[in-house]
Amino acid sequence: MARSGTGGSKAATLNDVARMAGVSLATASKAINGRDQVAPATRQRVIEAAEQLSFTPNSLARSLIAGRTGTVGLLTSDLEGRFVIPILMGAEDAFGAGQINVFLCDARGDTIREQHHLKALLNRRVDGIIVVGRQTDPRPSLGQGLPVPVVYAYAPSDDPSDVSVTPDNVAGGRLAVEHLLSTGRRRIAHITGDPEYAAAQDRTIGVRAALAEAGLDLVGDVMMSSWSEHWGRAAAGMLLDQHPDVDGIVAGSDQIARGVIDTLRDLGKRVPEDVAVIGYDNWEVLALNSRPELTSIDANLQQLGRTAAMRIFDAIDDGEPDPGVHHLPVRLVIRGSTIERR
Amino acid sequence: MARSGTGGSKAATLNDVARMAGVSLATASKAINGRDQVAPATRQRVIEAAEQLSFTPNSLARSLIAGRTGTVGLLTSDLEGRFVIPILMGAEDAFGAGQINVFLCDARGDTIREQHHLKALLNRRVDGIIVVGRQTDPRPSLGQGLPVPVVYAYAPSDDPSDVSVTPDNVAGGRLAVEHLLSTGRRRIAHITGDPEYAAAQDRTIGVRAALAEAGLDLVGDVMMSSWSEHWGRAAAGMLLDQHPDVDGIVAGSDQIARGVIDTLRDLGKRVPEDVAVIGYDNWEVLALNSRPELTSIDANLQQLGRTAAMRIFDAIDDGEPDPGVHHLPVRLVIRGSTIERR
DNA sequence: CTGTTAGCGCCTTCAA
DNA sequence: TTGAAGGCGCTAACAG
Repeated sequence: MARSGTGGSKAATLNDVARMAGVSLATASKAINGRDQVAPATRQRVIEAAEQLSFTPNSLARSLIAGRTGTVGLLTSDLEGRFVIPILMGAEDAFGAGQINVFLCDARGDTIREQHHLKALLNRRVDGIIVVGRQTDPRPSLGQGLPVPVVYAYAPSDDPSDVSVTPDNVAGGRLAVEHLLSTGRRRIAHITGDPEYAAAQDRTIGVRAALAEAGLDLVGDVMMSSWSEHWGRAAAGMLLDQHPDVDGIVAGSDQIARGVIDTLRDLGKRVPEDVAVIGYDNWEVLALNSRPELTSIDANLQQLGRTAAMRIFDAIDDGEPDPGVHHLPVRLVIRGSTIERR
Repeated sequence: MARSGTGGSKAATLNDVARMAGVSLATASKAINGRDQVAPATRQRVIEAAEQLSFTPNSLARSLIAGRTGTVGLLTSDLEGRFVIPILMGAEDAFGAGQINVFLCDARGDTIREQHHLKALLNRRVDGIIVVGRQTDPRPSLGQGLPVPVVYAYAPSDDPSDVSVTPDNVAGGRLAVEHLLSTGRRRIAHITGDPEYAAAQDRTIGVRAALAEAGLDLVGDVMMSSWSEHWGRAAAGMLLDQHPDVDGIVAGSDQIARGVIDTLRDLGKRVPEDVAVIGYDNWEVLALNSRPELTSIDANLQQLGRTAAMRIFDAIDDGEPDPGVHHLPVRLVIRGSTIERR
């Protein structure tokens, strides 16, 4: 009786199928793989035998011959970070469509473990590797000598001869300000997260640039501290204290935006009538449950994952790397925190 | 010049190493794998040659011989769901420690795609499969005939002869009530999510049981609707309207709890002095940014992932399935929403 | 159309 | 202590 787990007899091999169908190994192979040098009747017999034995071709053997495994490694530094998940999804999706399977490796921010995983991936002869970082700050390159193409996603490599894809945070900052301007705001402030993050710096650059182009200045200084709701609340309090006439706030993250909105309500300011607030990340759990719902910048991370996958595809086939850091477009998602409901 | 991507000459094979070291293939193999029938000097020479050529043993060839690949499949129905991620992390971690690599497959809730991925995993000769669902409701079994052990995590299989691990939601409900009771609350209400979810039902059972044991009744009916902050706000409004004397609320999720707390503040109720609120999931982004921070039930999902991995390990080695649904313990995390800060 | 032969890269007897 | 030979499961030339 075939118990589930370690079920009795081993998996059927092509040899078994051939014998059962009364043909040679080679013929069975051709029949199964749809080669056209085989009589219809024979093919039919082989296929039936295969079904009978519930034959499954052994990918290992195939890969050994082909020199390609149809697998790629997804090397992440931190699965916990919520930015890597959509990227993973996008990549897995793109590869899945191309009959490629994905090895998931989480280095947990540890270089040793990363090296260890890298080695394992190479032993397994993956056809390519995507390295997904948790921040947009550049990270150390895995090096140039690797036998397979590598693409860095989200966190670009610090070596310009590597291929990297990362969201365009400067454009995101611009987009946020341009949107606020388009709703008639003129006294705009910027509250954002940890200044150690490139994301904070880049978005700020975009914010400043867009304001400058409109001939405006930021209201107060950029307020930078942490990516939390707590900071959003505190900063908004200080801001309104010093500049009660502010009419638009660009928050560096949706969490900060939530905090900002909380404080504004506490202070009796209406959003968006008195002050418009725009977040960043379009993290739906936060954005959709906010009162009012949060306008935000979406970094298209799933798309970014797909793009990384495509670049690996190309590198595997053509071998045309196109090195450098590629900044991918971001997207404005408009909700009630910047535009009044009618 | 060895360009990064599809770098020049192919990877070195054991044959190359043997030739360079001036020994036979067999001897090289023994030397590299630490077999003891080889002279120290010879071994040294082989190892040096291997390093020179940066030789990497081809896992495919090894697996072909060994009949085990040292890989497992992680078949998830929905990567987006935030519950699968910690489970993934736990499993990946446990396997990583055992030199096993993980194939990640996201079926996106589609049965066809799931079958497709399953087939691919079997072709690749994974040694085992973990199926991770996004809800705790039972899901269809993959079937009994599979040639490798399967463990279902979070969403148990509907076939009791399969092995499943899932959090103990009934115990979670109990735990929440017992905690509120221990802080002196007696008029306890329960606001939870979608009644279609087993999670909502099971937690409610636990809540009722714990109250009954204390000789108490729930204040009002269980309020079930959706897992959102919006619902938490609305429900709390209705509840306080009908039962202004309530002094403890068990929320079915942290999101609901956040909504509840929001409304309580709007109504001028102090948390936890007037009303204690406990959430569920211990989703830190929400729990830690709440005012006050949220007491919650943590389902130990990472541990659950590890457990699933362990069971696969065991099944691969021993072949002792121990079928049935195993309910894993949950954990209370106490914060400011149920206990006053001193 | 079908079968025979030679590997893919590696490990493991078994002789020498 | 070393090497030659067989085979893991499959495919891709070749002959028949």
